[in-house]
Amino acid sequence: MMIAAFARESRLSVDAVRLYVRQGLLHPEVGTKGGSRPYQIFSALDLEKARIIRAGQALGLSLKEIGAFINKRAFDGKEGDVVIAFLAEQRDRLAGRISELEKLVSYVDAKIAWLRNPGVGPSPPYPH
Amino acid sequence: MMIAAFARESRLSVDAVRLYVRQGLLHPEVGTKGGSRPYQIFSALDLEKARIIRAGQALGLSLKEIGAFINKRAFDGKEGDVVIAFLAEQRDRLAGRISELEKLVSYVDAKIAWLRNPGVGPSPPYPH
DNA sequence: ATTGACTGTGGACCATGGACCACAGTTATA
DNA sequence: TATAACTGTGGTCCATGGTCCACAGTCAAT
Repeated sequence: MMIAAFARESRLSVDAVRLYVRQGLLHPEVGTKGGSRPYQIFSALDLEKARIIRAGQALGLSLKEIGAFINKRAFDGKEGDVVIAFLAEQRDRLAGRISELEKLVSYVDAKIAWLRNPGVGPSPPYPH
Repeated sequence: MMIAAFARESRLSVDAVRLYVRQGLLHPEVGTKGGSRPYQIFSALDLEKARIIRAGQALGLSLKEIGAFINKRAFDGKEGDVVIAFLAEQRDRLAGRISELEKLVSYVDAKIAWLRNPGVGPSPPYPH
């Protein structure tokens, strides 16, 4: 599919897609159409990568980091060990973030409880 | 405490602290020292806010959003209902993020398992 | 053949979240 | 009193992650 369709399906802007291509996060094929400036052809695999990109962003990774992740290419199953180690590391980072967020949720919950039950005890401290 | 001590204790840079003050995330008192450009005096409450700021950033909130959060001021316990609603909303956003991240962890785990057990079945799809 | 939609390239521009710098006033210490 | 260290202000600069625009080539439908 060409860039407009790809952007629509991945819910990215055409400009963003082009940026990702320039940054090496996506590697569309060079199609036959377009003459001197051949059109880029995106695949279903690129759609999956787009999902990864958005997930990574929600996670606070930079495009560079996401590119590193994507280009380790757990997608084709080659060079297993390196990829596995890399993924395991990312997994642990995610798990760490989750526990941070859970602390924050507990904090907000405590704050809410404290507000609902006026003036009982001190304002709950944010977990150090 | 003055800005350098505050920066040290909150593990922020002096520049970052000044930025947060300009953006309205921190509201140090105007001290008596400093003459025509009075020095800012930071409190223990500001230290707590600094922790909130860093948590919010790790979470991907913008300074503006963090400022809105901080300035709803669940900290002093005034205007309960509005604050509670606001906090509850933030709490839900956090919970949503957590579940996103959990999906991502599952995905990575599945990917790892798939890589370890070579070629068994298709590469796990990223959860739509 | 013309028109309109799509494409790539290149560049300008933007907001965010800072770092860094010069300058001048202030303070503390010696 | 001189000096170093700290302070605020105002400004520039930077990377990141885009948007937007003009331009020209290409394609598809009429």
